[in-house]
Amino acid sequence: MPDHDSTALLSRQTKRRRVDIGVKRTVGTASAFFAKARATFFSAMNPQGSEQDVEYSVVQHADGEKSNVLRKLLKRANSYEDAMMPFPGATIISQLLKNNMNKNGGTEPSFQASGLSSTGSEVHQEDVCSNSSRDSPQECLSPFGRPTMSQFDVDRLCDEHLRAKRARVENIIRGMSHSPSVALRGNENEREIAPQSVSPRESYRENKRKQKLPQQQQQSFQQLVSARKEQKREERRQLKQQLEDMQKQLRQLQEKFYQIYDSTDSENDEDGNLSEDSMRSETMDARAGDSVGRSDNEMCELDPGQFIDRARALIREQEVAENKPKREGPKEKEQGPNTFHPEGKHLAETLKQELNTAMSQVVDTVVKVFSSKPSRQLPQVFPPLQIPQARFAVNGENHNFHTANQRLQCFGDVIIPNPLDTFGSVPMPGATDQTEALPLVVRKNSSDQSASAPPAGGRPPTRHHSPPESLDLTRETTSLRTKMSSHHMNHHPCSPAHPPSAAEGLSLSLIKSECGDLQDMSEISPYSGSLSPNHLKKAKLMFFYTRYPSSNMLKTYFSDVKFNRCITSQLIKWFSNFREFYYIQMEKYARQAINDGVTSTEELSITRDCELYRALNMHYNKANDFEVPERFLEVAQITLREFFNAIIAGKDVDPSWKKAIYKVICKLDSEVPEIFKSPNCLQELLHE
DNA sequence: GCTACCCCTG
DNA sequence: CAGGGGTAGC
Repeated sequence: MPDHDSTALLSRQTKRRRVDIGVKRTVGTASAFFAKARATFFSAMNPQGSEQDVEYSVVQHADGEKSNVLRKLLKRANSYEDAMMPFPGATIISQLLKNNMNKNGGTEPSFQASGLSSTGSEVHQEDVCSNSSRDSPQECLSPFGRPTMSQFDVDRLCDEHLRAKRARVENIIRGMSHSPSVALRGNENEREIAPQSVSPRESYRENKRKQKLPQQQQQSFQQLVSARKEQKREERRQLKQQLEDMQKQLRQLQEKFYQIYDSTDSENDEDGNLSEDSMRSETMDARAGDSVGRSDNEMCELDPGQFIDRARALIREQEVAENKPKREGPKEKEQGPNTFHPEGKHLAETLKQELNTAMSQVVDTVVKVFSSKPSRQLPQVFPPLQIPQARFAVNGENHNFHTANQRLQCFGDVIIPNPLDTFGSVPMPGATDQTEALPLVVRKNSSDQSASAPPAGGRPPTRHHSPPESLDLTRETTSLRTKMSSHHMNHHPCSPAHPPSAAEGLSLSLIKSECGDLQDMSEISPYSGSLSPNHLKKAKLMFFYTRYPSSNMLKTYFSDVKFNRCITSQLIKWFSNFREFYYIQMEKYARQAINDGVTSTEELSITRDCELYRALNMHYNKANDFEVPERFLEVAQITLREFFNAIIAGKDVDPSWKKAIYKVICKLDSEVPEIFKSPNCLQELLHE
């Protein structure tokens, strides 16, 4: 029995292990029946494997089904041994014993057969079976079959042989008519509580059988019936006692509940009644479900110890269930504002206060966290506010914009001084501009911001008080833009490996440019690794000698520049742009000559007076402070004639018709004077 | 795949 | 003049 009690509390896996242990432990004490059943079980589970293997597999891998089967067998064996133990759930035990005995067959092999075949009452038997169960005759046996097998009954039956057996059968039948019919009415929980309702037909049959019984059998039958009734009464009494105890507990809890909340209104009474009613019904359900209403299979699953544990667990569940609604009741009532009790109101107020306090704390915490990182968070939260100033400074076009673009002036005036006010009262002049420039500022690192911050962080409007010379900078603006673009090309996209130095370089160039130090770029040069406007000018002058400079040549002639991929690309791009303009002009004048009626290339010549030359000179030598080499005039004339001939020949229909011209022109590059190799070549050249 | 170049747009 | 897309050669 202790084994069974503990087994009910163990987990499934533990059960498996215990099952295995139980197998070995109970082998010695089990009856031959169990040994046989065990062998049968194992052979059924694994017909090919040895017994040891099967046991191992059961322990290690047996699923719930296997363990259940094994457990059933064990329980049956043990319950068979413990069958005579007085026990409140005797009906369950009886049923288990009935099943064991019936399925065991060999225990009392002649029980059924003799009882049915020798009495000549097959008709009655079959009739009963047909009414109680459609299953095998064994199923017709009453759950009370086992208690009838007390020593007294057995002795009597042994003496009276056939008639006694008949009496037992009749007793079983009788018992079935009084006890809940497991086979047919397993789920009718009310049956145990409500008075037994016997159908007229059954009652008639019963009476009919009673009349047929001999007096002796009537006597023994009456004894058995009375014993059965006594047992049933005891069972019912105990269940009733349980119910009363639980109701008592419920009342106590209800009293406590009302004491706490001083409930006086009827609504709460209704709640209490409801919960009590529900509890009562649940109690009944639990009781009926455990003792009566369980299905046959479930009953077979439960051994006596498990049954007790199950009942206790259900009682505990009931207790929990009846406690729950009471504790949750007031909380639910708080949701209805008009149904507050004084204490409920107080509780509600307290809860509200607590919620407010908690919310306040949360808000404070969030604000605290937010304000504790102003340097990091605020710039990211309000990035657009620094866009205008940064954009102007970085692009170097702030002067022009400040004089020409009133909208951007508004940005400088309004937004920059107090960024936080922007979100308050100051209207936004152009939100689109802000969002457009936003990525530029966000991408900048702290050093960039510090570089651009001085004009912005302080008082941007002071730039409208800048010296006049800084406002009108047509030439300087171009130079500055070139310088900026040089920095941009050099540092921003092309030097990701050195962001700090890039930022420093950019900052330095910005400061220099804003100081108006633009006249003497040669003093600023070399720009340690960057291209200056003078570099651009120098490149333009070099174009007069070479249209297709190699990268090595560029490195040679721009020795003051720290070359990298970006510098090289930028220089190449410069010359590409030079050529582009050059060829455009050539094509343009070639077509113009054709339109003017020129028929021969002989008529095409380039002099320093011609329009084409002026255009080219204006583009590459705007200041006209450099004497264009004569060779460039020759090459330009050759190029113009190439275009003229190609267009005359109609080669311009080919999309790549210019490639042939490029091929020719690229061979006409001449040597660039050595003086261009000097970093100060511009000074030397322009001073001449 | 990288590079240079052309072509186009802004 | 810068920048981007497309393309061809290496």
